[in-house]
Amino acid sequence: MRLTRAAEYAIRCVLYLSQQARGALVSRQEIARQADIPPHFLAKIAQDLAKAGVIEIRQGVRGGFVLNRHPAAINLLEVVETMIGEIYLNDCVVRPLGCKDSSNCAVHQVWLQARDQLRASLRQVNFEQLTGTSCLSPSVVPPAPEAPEMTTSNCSEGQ
Amino acid sequence: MRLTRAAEYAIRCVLYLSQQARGALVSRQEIARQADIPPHFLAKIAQDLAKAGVIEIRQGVRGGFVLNRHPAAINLLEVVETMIGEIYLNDCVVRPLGCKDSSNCAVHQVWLQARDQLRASLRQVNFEQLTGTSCLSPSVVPPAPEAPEMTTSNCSEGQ
DNA sequence: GACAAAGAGGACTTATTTTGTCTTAAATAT
DNA sequence: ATATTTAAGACAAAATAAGTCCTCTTTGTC
Repeated sequence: MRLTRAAEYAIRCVLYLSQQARGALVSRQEIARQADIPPHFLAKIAQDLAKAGVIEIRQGVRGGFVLNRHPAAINLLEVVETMIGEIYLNDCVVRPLGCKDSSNCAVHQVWLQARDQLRASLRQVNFEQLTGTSCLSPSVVPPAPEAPEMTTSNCSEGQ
Repeated sequence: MRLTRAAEYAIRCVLYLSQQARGALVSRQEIARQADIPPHFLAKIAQDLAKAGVIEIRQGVRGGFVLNRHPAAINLLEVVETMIGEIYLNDCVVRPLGCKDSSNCAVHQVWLQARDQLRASLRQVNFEQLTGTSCLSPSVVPPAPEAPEMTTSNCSEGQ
Protein backbone atom coordinates (compact mmCIF):
# COMPACT_ATOMS: atom_id res chain seq x y z
CA MET A 1 0.00 0.00 0.00
CA ARG A 2 3.01 2.22 -0.42
CA LEU A 3 4.52 4.19 -3.22
CA THR A 4 7.58 2.49 -4.68
CA ARG A 5 11.02 4.03 -4.54
CA ALA A 6 11.03 4.35 -8.30
CA ALA A 7 7.98 6.59 -8.13
CA GLU A 8 9.49 8.56 -5.26
CA TYR A 9 12.66 9.08 -7.23
CA ALA A 10 10.70 10.11 -10.30
CA ILE A 11 8.90 12.76 -8.29
CA ARG A 12 12.17 14.08 -6.94
CA CYS A 13 13.74 14.08 -10.37
CA VAL A 14 10.90 16.06 -11.95
CA LEU A 15 10.78 18.32 -8.93
CA TYR A 16 14.47 19.09 -9.23
CA LEU A 17 14.14 19.84 -12.92
CA SER A 18 11.13 22.03 -12.24
CA GLN A 19 13.25 24.13 -9.94
CA GLN A 20 15.89 24.85 -12.57
CA ALA A 21 15.69 27.58 -15.15
CA ARG A 22 13.12 26.82 -17.84
CA GLY A 23 14.64 24.53 -20.46
CA ALA A 24 17.79 23.91 -18.49
CA LEU A 25 19.72 20.78 -19.26
CA VAL A 26 20.91 18.93 -16.18
CA SER A 27 23.21 15.93 -16.17
CA ARG A 28 22.09 12.65 -14.69
CA GLN A 29 24.95 12.79 -12.21
CA GLU A 30 23.88 16.18 -10.92
CA ILE A 31 20.29 15.12 -10.42
CA ALA A 32 21.35 11.85 -8.83
CA ARG A 33 23.57 13.72 -6.41
CA GLN A 34 21.22 16.54 -5.55
CA ALA A 35 18.07 14.47 -5.25
CA ASP A 36 19.81 11.49 -3.67
CA ILE A 37 18.91 8.91 -6.29
CA PRO A 38 21.14 5.95 -7.24
CA PRO A 39 22.59 7.10 -10.60
CA HIS A 40 21.92 3.91 -12.54
CA PHE A 41 18.44 3.65 -11.15
CA LEU A 42 17.81 7.21 -12.23
CA ALA A 43 18.77 6.22 -15.75
CA LYS A 44 15.90 3.78 -15.92
CA ILE A 45 13.46 6.14 -14.35
CA ALA A 46 14.42 8.84 -16.80
CA GLN A 47 13.72 6.51 -19.68
CA ASP A 48 10.20 5.97 -18.45
CA LEU A 49 9.69 9.67 -17.92
CA ALA A 50 10.97 10.33 -21.41
CA LYS A 51 8.59 7.80 -22.94
CA ALA A 52 5.78 9.55 -21.14
CA GLY A 53 6.90 12.84 -22.65
CA VAL A 54 7.67 14.44 -19.32
CA ILE A 55 11.36 14.95 -19.96
CA GLU A 56 13.65 14.90 -22.94
CA ILE A 57 16.92 13.00 -22.82
CA ARG A 58 19.98 14.37 -24.61
CA GLN A 59 22.74 11.90 -25.28
CA GLY A 60 26.39 12.56 -25.99
CA VAL A 61 29.10 14.58 -24.34
CA ARG A 62 27.00 17.40 -22.98
CA GLY A 63 24.03 15.15 -22.37
CA GLY A 64 21.45 15.15 -19.63
CA PHE A 65 17.76 15.66 -19.01
CA VAL A 66 15.50 18.57 -19.85
CA LEU A 67 11.96 19.14 -18.71
CA ASN A 68 9.74 18.82 -21.75
CA ARG A 69 6.85 20.94 -20.54
CA HIS A 70 6.12 23.71 -18.14
CA PRO A 71 5.98 22.40 -14.55
CA ALA A 72 2.38 23.57 -14.36
CA ALA A 73 1.53 21.12 -17.13
CA ILE A 74 2.84 18.08 -15.26
CA ASN A 75 0.77 16.68 -12.47
CA LEU A 76 1.73 14.32 -9.71
CA LEU A 77 -0.57 11.53 -10.86
CA GLU A 78 1.06 11.44 -14.25
CA VAL A 79 4.54 11.04 -12.83
CA VAL A 80 3.43 8.43 -10.34
CA GLU A 81 1.49 6.36 -12.85
CA THR A 82 4.32 6.58 -15.34
CA MET A 83 6.33 4.61 -12.86
CA ILE A 84 3.86 2.21 -11.30
CA GLY A 85 1.12 1.96 -13.92
CA GLU A 86 -2.44 3.03 -13.34
CA ILE A 87 -3.19 3.09 -9.66
CA TYR A 88 -5.53 0.45 -8.39
CA LEU A 89 -5.92 -0.51 -4.80
CA ASN A 90 -7.11 -4.09 -5.06
CA ASP A 91 -7.57 -6.75 -7.68
CA CYS A 92 -11.31 -6.56 -7.64
CA VAL A 93 -11.08 -3.11 -9.19
CA VAL A 94 -8.82 -4.05 -12.02
CA ARG A 95 -10.29 -7.45 -12.78
CA PRO A 96 -14.01 -6.96 -12.50
CA LEU A 97 -14.44 -10.34 -14.15
CA GLY A 98 -13.69 -11.93 -10.81
CA CYS A 99 -16.98 -10.55 -9.58
CA LYS A 100 -20.09 -12.03 -11.03
CA ASP A 101 -21.66 -8.61 -11.01
CA SER A 102 -19.18 -5.95 -10.06
CA SER A 103 -21.59 -3.09 -10.34
CA ASN A 104 -23.64 -4.61 -7.57
CA CYS A 105 -20.82 -5.58 -5.28
CA ALA A 106 -20.63 -3.17 -2.39
CA VAL A 107 -17.03 -4.00 -1.54
CA HIS A 108 -16.02 -3.40 -5.12
CA GLN A 109 -17.74 -0.03 -5.17
CA VAL A 110 -15.97 1.19 -2.07
CA TRP A 111 -12.53 0.43 -3.41
CA LEU A 112 -13.37 1.80 -6.81
CA GLN A 113 -14.44 5.08 -5.31
CA ALA A 114 -11.44 5.27 -3.02
CA ARG A 115 -9.18 4.75 -5.97
CA ASP A 116 -10.86 7.43 -8.04
CA GLN A 117 -10.63 9.83 -5.17
CA LEU A 118 -6.94 9.16 -4.70
CA ARG A 119 -6.22 9.58 -8.37
CA ALA A 120 -8.18 12.81 -8.50
CA SER A 121 -6.22 14.20 -5.58
CA LEU A 122 -2.90 13.50 -7.21
CA ARG A 123 -4.09 14.81 -10.55
CA GLN A 124 -4.96 18.15 -9.01
CA VAL A 125 -1.40 18.84 -8.00
CA ASN A 126 1.12 20.10 -10.55
CA PHE A 127 4.83 20.64 -10.22
CA GLU A 128 4.67 24.38 -10.37
CA GLN A 129 2.70 24.26 -7.14
CA LEU A 130 5.20 21.89 -5.64
CA THR A 131 8.31 23.91 -6.41
CA GLY A 132 7.36 26.62 -3.94
CA THR A 133 8.10 24.86 -0.72
CA SER A 134 9.39 21.36 -1.03
CA CYS A 135 12.20 19.75 0.88
CA LEU A 136 14.14 19.83 -2.36
CA SER A 137 13.80 23.59 -2.63
CA PRO A 138 16.89 25.46 -3.83
CA SER A 139 17.31 27.05 -0.45
CA VAL A 140 17.36 23.73 1.29
CA VAL A 141 19.26 21.21 -0.73
CA PRO A 142 22.26 22.66 -2.66
CA PRO A 143 25.94 21.94 -1.92
CA ALA A 144 25.40 21.92 1.83
CA PRO A 145 24.95 25.00 4.03
CA GLU A 146 26.45 23.88 7.28
CA ALA A 147 24.80 20.50 7.75
CA PRO A 148 22.59 21.14 10.79
CA GLU A 149 21.73 17.50 11.48
CA MET A 150 21.00 15.32 8.48
CA THR A 151 22.99 15.69 5.30
CA THR A 152 20.83 14.40 2.49
CA SER A 153 17.32 14.73 3.74
CA ASN A 154 14.80 15.28 1.02
CA CYS A 155 11.11 15.29 1.31
CA SER A 156 9.12 12.50 -0.25
CA GLU A 157 11.72 10.38 1.39
CA GLY A 158 12.42 9.92 5.02
CA GLN A 159 15.16 7.38 5.30
CA MET B 1 0.20 0.42 -4.00
CA ARG B 2 -2.12 -2.53 -3.59
CA LEU B 3 -3.96 -4.13 -0.76
CA THR B 4 -2.27 -7.32 0.42
CA ARG B 5 -3.94 -10.69 0.17
CA ALA B 6 -3.99 -10.92 3.92
CA ALA B 7 -6.15 -7.81 4.11
CA GLU B 8 -8.36 -9.07 1.31
CA TYR B 9 -8.84 -12.35 3.11
CA ALA B 10 -9.60 -10.55 6.35
CA ILE B 11 -12.32 -8.55 4.63
CA ARG B 12 -13.83 -11.70 3.18
CA CYS B 13 -13.67 -13.46 6.51
CA VAL B 14 -15.43 -10.68 8.38
CA LEU B 15 -17.88 -10.30 5.54
CA TYR B 16 -18.76 -13.97 5.65
CA LEU B 17 -19.26 -13.86 9.39
CA SER B 18 -21.38 -10.75 9.05
CA GLN B 19 -23.69 -12.65 6.78
CA GLN B 20 -24.34 -15.43 9.28
CA ALA B 21 -26.90 -15.29 12.05
CA ARG B 22 -25.87 -12.94 14.84
CA GLY B 23 -23.47 -14.69 17.18
CA ALA B 24 -23.09 -17.74 14.98
CA LEU B 25 -19.97 -19.81 15.43
CA VAL B 26 -18.37 -20.85 12.16
CA SER B 27 -15.46 -23.24 11.82
CA ARG B 28 -12.26 -22.13 10.20
CA GLN B 29 -12.65 -24.81 7.57
CA GLU B 30 -16.06 -23.56 6.55
CA ILE B 31 -14.91 -19.96 6.22
CA ALA B 32 -11.81 -21.02 4.35
CA ARG B 33 -13.88 -23.04 1.93
CA GLN B 34 -16.67 -20.54 1.40
CA ALA B 35 -14.54 -17.44 1.17
CA ASP B 36 -11.73 -19.18 -0.72
CA ILE B 37 -8.95 -18.52 1.78
CA PRO B 38 -6.02 -20.89 2.38
CA PRO B 39 -7.00 -22.52 5.72
CA HIS B 40 -3.68 -22.08 7.49
CA PHE B 41 -3.36 -18.53 6.31
CA LEU B 42 -6.84 -17.86 7.66
CA ALA B 43 -5.66 -19.08 11.04
CA LYS B 44 -3.10 -16.30 11.23
CA ILE B 45 -5.47 -13.70 9.96
CA ALA B 46 -8.06 -14.73 12.51
CA GLN B 47 -5.54 -14.29 15.28
CA ASP B 48 -4.93 -10.72 14.22
CA LEU B 49 -8.64 -10.06 13.98
CA ALA B 50 -9.10 -11.54 17.42
CA LYS B 51 -6.38 -9.34 18.90
CA ALA B 52 -8.15 -6.36 17.40
CA GLY B 53 -11.36 -7.48 19.06
CA VAL B 54 -13.22 -7.99 15.81
CA ILE B 55 -13.82 -11.70 16.25
CA GLU B 56 -13.65 -14.20 19.07
CA ILE B 57 -11.90 -17.52 18.63
CA ARG B 58 -13.24 -20.67 20.28
CA GLN B 59 -10.87 -23.56 20.54
CA GLY B 60 -11.63 -27.24 20.98
CA VAL B 61 -13.87 -29.75 19.30
CA ARG B 62 -16.71 -27.46 18.28
CA GLY B 63 -14.36 -24.53 17.83
CA GLY B 64 -14.40 -21.75 15.31
CA PHE B 65 -14.81 -18.01 14.96
CA VAL B 66 -17.58 -15.70 16.12
CA LEU B 67 -18.09 -12.07 15.25
CA ASN B 68 -17.50 -10.07 18.39
CA ARG B 69 -19.60 -7.04 17.50
CA HIS B 70 -22.50 -6.08 15.36
CA PRO B 71 -21.41 -5.73 11.70
CA ALA B 72 -22.46 -2.09 11.81
CA ALA B 73 -19.80 -1.50 14.45
CA ILE B 74 -16.95 -2.79 12.30
CA ASN B 75 -15.65 -0.58 9.55
CA LEU B 76 -13.51 -1.43 6.57
CA LEU B 77 -10.57 0.69 7.68
CA GLU B 78 -10.32 -1.16 10.96
CA VAL B 79 -10.14 -4.55 9.29
CA VAL B 80 -7.65 -3.37 6.70
CA GLU B 81 -5.37 -1.66 9.20
CA THR B 82 -5.52 -4.64 11.51
CA MET B 83 -3.80 -6.55 8.77
CA ILE B 84 -1.41 -4.05 7.22
CA GLY B 85 -0.90 -1.51 9.96
CA GLU B 86 -1.86 2.11 9.69
CA ILE B 87 -2.13 3.09 6.06
CA TYR B 88 0.49 5.43 4.77
CA LEU B 89 1.22 6.01 1.14
CA ASN B 90 4.86 7.05 1.27
CA ASP B 91 7.69 7.25 3.72
CA CYS B 92 7.63 11.00 3.95
CA VAL B 93 4.29 10.78 5.67
CA VAL B 94 5.32 8.32 8.29
CA ARG B 95 8.79 9.63 8.92
CA PRO B 96 8.42 13.37 8.98
CA LEU B 97 11.89 13.58 10.48
CA GLY B 98 13.27 13.01 7.01
CA CYS B 99 11.95 16.41 6.08
CA LYS B 100 13.65 19.37 7.63
CA ASP B 101 10.30 21.05 7.91
CA SER B 102 7.50 18.72 6.94
CA SER B 103 4.76 21.18 7.56
CA ASN B 104 6.18 23.38 4.84
CA CYS B 105 6.90 20.70 2.30
CA ALA B 106 4.31 20.77 -0.42
CA VAL B 107 4.95 17.21 -1.56
CA HIS B 108 4.53 15.99 1.96
CA GLN B 109 1.24 17.80 2.34
CA VAL B 110 -0.24 16.28 -0.77
CA TRP B 111 0.47 12.73 0.30
CA LEU B 112 -0.66 13.38 3.80
CA GLN B 113 -3.98 14.68 2.58
CA ALA B 114 -4.42 11.83 0.13
CA ARG B 115 -3.81 9.36 2.89
CA ASP B 116 -6.27 11.00 5.23
CA GLN B 117 -8.88 11.03 2.52
CA LEU B 118 -8.37 7.36 1.78
CA ARG B 119 -8.58 6.42 5.42
CA ALA B 120 -11.73 8.48 5.87
CA SER B 121 -13.37 6.74 2.93
CA LEU B 122 -12.69 3.32 4.33
CA ARG B 123 -13.73 4.32 7.80
CA GLN B 124 -17.12 5.41 6.54
CA VAL B 125 -18.01 1.94 5.38
CA ASN B 126 -19.19 -0.68 7.86
CA PHE B 127 -19.89 -4.36 7.33
CA GLU B 128 -23.61 -4.08 7.73
CA GLN B 129 -23.64 -1.91 4.64
CA LEU B 130 -21.44 -4.38 2.82
CA THR B 131 -23.52 -7.47 3.53
CA GLY B 132 -26.33 -6.24 1.32
CA THR B 133 -24.82 -6.84 -2.07
CA SER B 134 -21.38 -8.27 -2.06
CA CYS B 135 -20.00 -11.00 -4.21
CA LEU B 136 -19.94 -13.14 -1.09
CA SER B 137 -23.65 -12.65 -0.53
CA PRO B 138 -25.58 -15.73 0.60
CA SER B 139 -27.38 -15.86 -2.72
CA VAL B 140 -24.16 -15.95 -4.63
CA VAL B 141 -21.59 -18.05 -2.89
CA PRO B 142 -23.08 -21.05 -0.95
CA PRO B 143 -22.64 -24.73 -1.90
CA ALA B 144 -22.88 -23.97 -5.60
CA PRO B 145 -26.14 -23.37 -7.47
CA GLU B 146 -25.28 -24.79 -10.85
CA ALA B 147 -21.86 -23.29 -11.42
CA PRO B 148 -22.52 -20.94 -14.34
CA GLU B 149 -18.92 -20.21 -15.27
CA MET B 150 -16.49 -19.60 -12.42
CA THR B 151 -16.65 -21.74 -9.31
CA THR B 152 -15.05 -19.73 -6.56
CA SER B 153 -15.37 -16.14 -7.62
CA ASN B 154 -15.62 -13.76 -4.74
CA CYS B 155 -15.55 -10.06 -4.83
CA SER B 156 -12.60 -8.24 -3.39
CA GLU B 157 -10.67 -10.81 -5.29
CA GLY B 158 -10.44 -11.28 -9.01
CA GLN B 159 -7.79 -13.90 -9.38
C1' DG C 1 38.03 10.91 -38.13
C1' DA C 2 39.36 9.64 -33.33
C1' DC C 3 38.42 10.19 -28.77
C1' DA C 4 36.08 11.02 -24.58
C1' DA C 5 31.87 11.98 -22.05
C1' DA C 6 27.25 10.83 -21.24
C1' DG C 7 23.11 8.25 -21.74
C1' DA C 8 20.40 3.66 -23.69
C1' DG C 9 19.08 -0.78 -22.95
C1' DG C 10 18.87 -4.94 -20.98
C1' DA C 11 20.69 -8.76 -18.12
C1' DC C 12 21.59 -9.86 -13.70
C1' DT C 13 21.84 -9.75 -8.43
C1' DT C 14 20.30 -8.72 -4.05
C1' DA C 15 16.98 -7.46 -0.67
C1' DT C 16 12.51 -7.23 1.04
C1' DT C 17 7.91 -8.43 1.45
C1' DT C 18 4.19 -11.41 0.83
C1' DT C 19 2.10 -15.68 0.75
C1' DG C 20 1.62 -20.05 2.09
C1' DT C 21 2.78 -24.56 4.65
C1' DC C 22 4.05 -27.52 8.29
C1' DT C 23 4.75 -29.19 12.86
C1' DT C 24 4.03 -29.34 17.67
C1' DA C 25 1.21 -27.87 21.51
C1' DA C 26 -3.07 -26.58 23.83
C1' DA C 27 -8.07 -26.47 24.47
C1' DT C 28 -12.55 -28.59 24.74
C1' DA C 29 -16.83 -31.42 23.83
C1' DT C 30 -18.27 -36.09 24.27
C1' DA D 1 -9.36 -40.66 27.24
C1' DT D 2 -9.90 -39.37 22.77
C1' DA D 3 -10.86 -37.01 18.71
C1' DT D 4 -11.46 -32.56 16.87
C1' DT D 5 -10.25 -27.99 16.27
C1' DT D 6 -7.49 -23.98 16.88
C1' DA D 7 -2.73 -21.62 18.70
C1' DA D 8 1.71 -20.39 17.82
C1' DG D 9 5.58 -19.97 15.53
C1' DA D 10 9.24 -21.78 12.51
C1' DC D 11 10.09 -22.47 7.89
C1' DA D 12 9.78 -22.34 2.68
C1' DA D 13 8.44 -20.54 -1.60
C1' DA D 14 7.15 -16.90 -4.54
C1' DA D 15 6.67 -12.40 -5.95
C1' DT D 16 8.12 -7.83 -6.13
C1' DA D 17 11.19 -4.10 -5.58
C1' DA D 18 15.63 -2.09 -5.62
C1' DG D 19 19.88 -1.67 -7.27
C1' DT D 20 24.15 -2.84 -10.16
C1' DC D 21 26.78 -3.87 -14.16
C1' DC D 22 28.17 -4.41 -18.81
C1' DT D 23 28.06 -3.38 -23.64
C1' DC D 24 26.47 -0.30 -27.16
C1' DT D 25 25.19 4.16 -29.12
C1' DT D 26 25.19 9.08 -29.46
C1' DT D 27 27.42 13.42 -29.77
C1' DG D 28 30.66 17.36 -28.86
C1' DT D 29 35.59 18.52 -29.31
C1' DC D 30 40.06 18.53 -31.26
